[in-house]
Amino acid sequence: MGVEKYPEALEFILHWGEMGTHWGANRSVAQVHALLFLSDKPLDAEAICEALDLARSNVSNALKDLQGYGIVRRTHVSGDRRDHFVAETELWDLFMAITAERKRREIDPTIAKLGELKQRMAANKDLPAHVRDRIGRMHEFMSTLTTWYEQVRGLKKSTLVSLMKMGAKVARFIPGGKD
Amino acid sequence: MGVEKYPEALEFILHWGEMGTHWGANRSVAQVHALLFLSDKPLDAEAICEALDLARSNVSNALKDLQGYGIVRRTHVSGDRRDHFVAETELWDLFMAITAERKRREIDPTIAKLGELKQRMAANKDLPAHVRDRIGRMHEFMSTLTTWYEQVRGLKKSTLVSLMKMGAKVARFIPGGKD
DNA sequence: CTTTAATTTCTGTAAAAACAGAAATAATGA
DNA sequence: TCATTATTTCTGTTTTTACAGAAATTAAAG
Repeated sequence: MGVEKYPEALEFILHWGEMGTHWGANRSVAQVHALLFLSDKPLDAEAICEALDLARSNVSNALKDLQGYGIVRRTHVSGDRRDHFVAETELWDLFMAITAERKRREIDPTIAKLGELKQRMAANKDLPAHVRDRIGRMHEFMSTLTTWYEQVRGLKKSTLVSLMKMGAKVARFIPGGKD
Repeated sequence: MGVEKYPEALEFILHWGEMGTHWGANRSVAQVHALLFLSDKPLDAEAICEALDLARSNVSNALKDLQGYGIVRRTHVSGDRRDHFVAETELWDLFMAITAERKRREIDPTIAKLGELKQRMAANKDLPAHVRDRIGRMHEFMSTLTTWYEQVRGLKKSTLVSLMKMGAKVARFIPGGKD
């Protein structure tokens, strides 16, 4: 029996599906993820179709998407020639994978474009200074943020967890940062 | 003359509009924001319509949206009875306003739902343990993250900037976190 | 190599979102 | 208060995205 038969599990799946549309995925992708996340065993595509009442092709695309995010992976079940799928259940890894992929899709292209515009603006003499300034500062700001992100992301999980637990207390280490 | 006449400014606006669709806004909203961001003077709705070739109603809704995010505000230009609008240009404040609003729209409802499910699952005895576990842990995880966010968000800007500049060096303050 | 099953890609349809224009409301000034 | 102008809300259309079903491809087993 699939987890989707339990009311709370189903409600989780449906909620996840709705929120998914606000998270840059579509309903089907998010529902498939939720189902796999709650399942304690690998599921094949056909089982997912039946559990969620989705077309086979739709599930196929959703699985491809989720694998693109790195939060679902194919696995093999012995004695079964079909592909099976499992979701990342370690929440920290899930979070890291999602942020990394969203940065790649949603931030990196903009930084690249702003860098390009900066180049071209340097040559264009009749461009108002404030336009050059604002685009330039936006580029710097986003670059700084992502540099910080890349650095922090490289820390080991236990360090990050400790930092999180400290919360605002990290400010103690900054001169004049005691608030 | 409006900034949208400069090729680099226009390209910025168009790019911002496209990316906006990946950032939870629609093209019009993001374009209006980009235009105001680059403008050095308040613009009225009609001027925005002409600059971006959008319908008046569309601009009206975009402005409402942007004010909802807290990144655009109405302002008054003396001798003109029309509303005028300006965008937040301080990038740090812009970033903070956007993250706060996205959290409110995209995270808080899910935490609330997970909390509710947790309650109900406690009573439901035939629910598989791993389902209860995973939903429960997801709730904890998201709560922990947002608590951390709320705390750090409360620090003053200068402290946050210092922390950002430190990057991975914050790990120095964590026992055994020197990587 | 051939047959069969599994998976993906393609194409048309359905659903959702964005948008324009019109109508209604609200605000300002005479 | 009335007339005028600005703004928002509503309604229908267009565009985009999601999705189902069919066709094509790929992979496995005999």
